[in-house]
Amino acid sequence: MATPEQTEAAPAAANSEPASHEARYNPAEIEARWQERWAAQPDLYAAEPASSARPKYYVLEMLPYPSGQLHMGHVRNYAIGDALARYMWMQGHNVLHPMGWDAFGLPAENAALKNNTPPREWTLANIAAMKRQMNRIGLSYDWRNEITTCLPDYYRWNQWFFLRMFERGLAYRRKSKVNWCPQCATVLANEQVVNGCCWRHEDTLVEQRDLEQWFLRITNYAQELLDDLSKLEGWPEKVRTMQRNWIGRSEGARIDFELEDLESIPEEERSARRGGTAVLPAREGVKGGEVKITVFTTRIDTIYGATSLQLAPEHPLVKQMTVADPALDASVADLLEQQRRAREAGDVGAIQKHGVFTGHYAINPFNGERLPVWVANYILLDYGTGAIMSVPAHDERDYDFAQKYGLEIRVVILPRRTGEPADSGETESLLPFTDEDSLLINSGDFSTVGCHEAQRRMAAYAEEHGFGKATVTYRLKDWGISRQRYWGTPIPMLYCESCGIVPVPDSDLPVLLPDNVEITQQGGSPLGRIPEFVGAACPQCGGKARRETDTMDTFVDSSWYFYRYTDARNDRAPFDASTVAYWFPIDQYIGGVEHAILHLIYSRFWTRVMRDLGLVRNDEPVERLFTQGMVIRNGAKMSKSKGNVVSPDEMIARYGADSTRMYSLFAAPPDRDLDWQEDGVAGVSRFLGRVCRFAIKYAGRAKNGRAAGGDLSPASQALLRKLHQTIRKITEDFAGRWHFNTCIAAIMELVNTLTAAEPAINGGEVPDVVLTEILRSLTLLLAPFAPYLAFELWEQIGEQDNLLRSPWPEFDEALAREEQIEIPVQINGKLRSVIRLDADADEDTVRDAALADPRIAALIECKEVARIILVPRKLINIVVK
RNA sequence: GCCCGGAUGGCGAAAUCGGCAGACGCAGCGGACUUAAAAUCCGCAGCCUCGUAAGAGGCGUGGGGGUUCAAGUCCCCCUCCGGGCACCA
Repeated sequence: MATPEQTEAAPAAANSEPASHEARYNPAEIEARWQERWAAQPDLYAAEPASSARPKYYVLEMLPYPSGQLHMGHVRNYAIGDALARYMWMQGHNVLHPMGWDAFGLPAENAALKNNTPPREWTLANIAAMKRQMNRIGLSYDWRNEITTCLPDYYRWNQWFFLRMFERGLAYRRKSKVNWCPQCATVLANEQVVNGCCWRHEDTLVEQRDLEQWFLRITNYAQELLDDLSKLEGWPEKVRTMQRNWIGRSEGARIDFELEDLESIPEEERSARRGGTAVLPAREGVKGGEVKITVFTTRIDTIYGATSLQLAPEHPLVKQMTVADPALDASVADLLEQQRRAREAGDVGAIQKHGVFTGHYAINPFNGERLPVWVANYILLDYGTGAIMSVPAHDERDYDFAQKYGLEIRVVILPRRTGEPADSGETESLLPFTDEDSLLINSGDFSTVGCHEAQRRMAAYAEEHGFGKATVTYRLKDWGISRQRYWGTPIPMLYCESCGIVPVPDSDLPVLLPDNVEITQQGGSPLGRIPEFVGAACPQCGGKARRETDTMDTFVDSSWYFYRYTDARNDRAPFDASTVAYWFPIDQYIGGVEHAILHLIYSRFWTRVMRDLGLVRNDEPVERLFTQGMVIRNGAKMSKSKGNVVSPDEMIARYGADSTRMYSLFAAPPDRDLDWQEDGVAGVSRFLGRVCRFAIKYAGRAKNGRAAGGDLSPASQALLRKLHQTIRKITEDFAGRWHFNTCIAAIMELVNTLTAAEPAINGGEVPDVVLTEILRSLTLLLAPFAPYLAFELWEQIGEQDNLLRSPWPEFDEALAREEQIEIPVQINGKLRSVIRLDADADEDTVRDAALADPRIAALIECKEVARIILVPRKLINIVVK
């Protein structure tokens, strides 16, 4: 059971006798003392200037939203980053390890509504509380460069960047369909829509609205963002794949289909035109009209198999058609209504395909055939051209649709087999057949050509004849950043009655976010209700102008914050270019995988914009990215609704910060999900207690300084061997796979070895110089994981220097080597005995020893030895018949 | 549907290059210390069978097959769990 008294009662006992070797490990007392001392040294974790002789290392954890409470996911994230930062300092690097606050955003407005606290006040109070928690955990942040994105000295640079983008045409305004979350009462970017719902309100369906919005032209960089993914070798493959899919490049072609000129259709054909299920043959005299439908396809090679065109319901041409045709108008309205209802029912994935024939036909430019034009709900307006050619035989979706409405299905490609196309009857069972390793049939001059070659030749043919072109399309859309909210960066734009859209001049920055805003639940931008804010003079003509009242998406703040960390108090520029050039790119970025596309793709975009503005030299912001696993409990992610939340404060009060953070590293490898078990924290705490008691017990003998050499007793050799094996293991892990769980296990093994050797240590078999090396190294090894205890022991064993700047112990390969090793002996692959030999024994010696082993000898007696497999230093396997 | 992870004792996990499966820790059991408890320390501990015992043998890394002297690890098929994408033409 919980024993809160333990932490209160214990300090007194420890204070009375702090150095007693029987003293109980008392984290509350040790940690309180060191916190006070660290607080008195504001430069303790300060990065050195670019002139530093040490090589630079920039380690960064994703900045938190200041909700007011750290959760275990934060603790884990920061424990990983902090261990690395401390290790890198000890490895002699100049480490930049900053922290800040992603402080704009909707929760502050919600809190304002609920508690009647102004967003600014609420946010700053939360920041103070969380900063206190971070310091309590003992994280090594350089607070001199702290940033708070909701303060003008930060967000003015958002505005400054926005103006630079506007000047270059990278920021633009247009009316468009946008995602609208009714809960947030604001617009969302595509990246913030999850399964048709809001990313913050999983049960709230996103609506489509037409609004004037500011966009950033991220699509200008689509190809570069895609190409450079292959260079990000320090990123998890998973994240790169997610970004690749998000950018969604596809190669294909645009083709124009002319709508048939109704005037030119001969009288006798009119009756055959109902239904729209059949393709009408090419016919002399039928002409294309003025109106064209442009489709995008990746499979131009199947164009002879097209049997209809399909338009998105929101396609502009559909509107033109419905104006003249009330019956069609009703059908399309019905289509949209069905769509809306299906989404409301929540089953977005299971929406059925529906469509309506428009009564029009369009001419296939390759063969003059006339294809019925339909409207279908499975066509997306904002991908490609919002229109497709439907090839039921060779596309799954078109096949479903054609089956449902009885449209023609025409086979125009067949598997490549003996070189000759197979019989078409045999292929029908394969439909829809989409394999591109195939040959064309029934495709005019292109018949018998392979698909890939046909794609090239047909696109070239289309371009030659002026009705099409090879094209690349991306799924990535421009980034809509306007939000109809109060708590964000004001967009620095003005609307002048005579000059139109006018940017705020740099000299007028920042456009301050006013404080006196009443937060209400009514829609529209809150800033629009403050006349003093809205009213302004036009900087160009001096006339009356109106301020933009939308604010920026908060992902703008986090797209470049890590640059500001290098020079956060700069009031003339977002940062100093040469300082950034020194620190960038970030050597190691650590955070949750949930930001794989949103934050991390925006950041890559922003860095390229800054590069093109001449502000930075790096193409990528982040060299290596690490995504840690979630903290779960009882098989589910910690959340209030599941009632399985463990508060860091409670853990720290009960077991101390060292135990809490060390457990978060010990319970699982950092990239895997971690199952929180409180008993495990208690176990780590017990272990730290053993370390503490052991070190303090022998601290007196460790004050004799350092020395080495001389003949070592077997006991000393054994202890040093274990020590150097541990140093090797942990050093290699920091450089490689970061399995801190096994690093901590290795330290536990070392301590187990040490306590088991106490009789030898006390019996004079281990000289003080050896004991000194052991205690020093043990403390250094512990420092990245349990800094409070490490600082305490460092002082107890008489060291004067700053532990964080003391060199990481070097491992000595000769000391780490085992002199004797155990070799398992197998017979037919089954373990039968183990022999002990000198580590450098040659093969014959090993073989002879194995065969001479009494157990082995007995087992192979009367049997024929067929083969002996000997793996040096590993194993010997005797194969008998 | 497609793409990634993952599945190992009662539990969290380890085994880094195909070579002693279960390191380290939790929970458990036995013992020491104590008037007693807490704390601490020592020992046992994958499962099954045989044996009073020391010990011996068998089975065992989600399931089935394969490669190999040897497979948690490699190959093929399947099940379950977690995550991402999902009418992207």
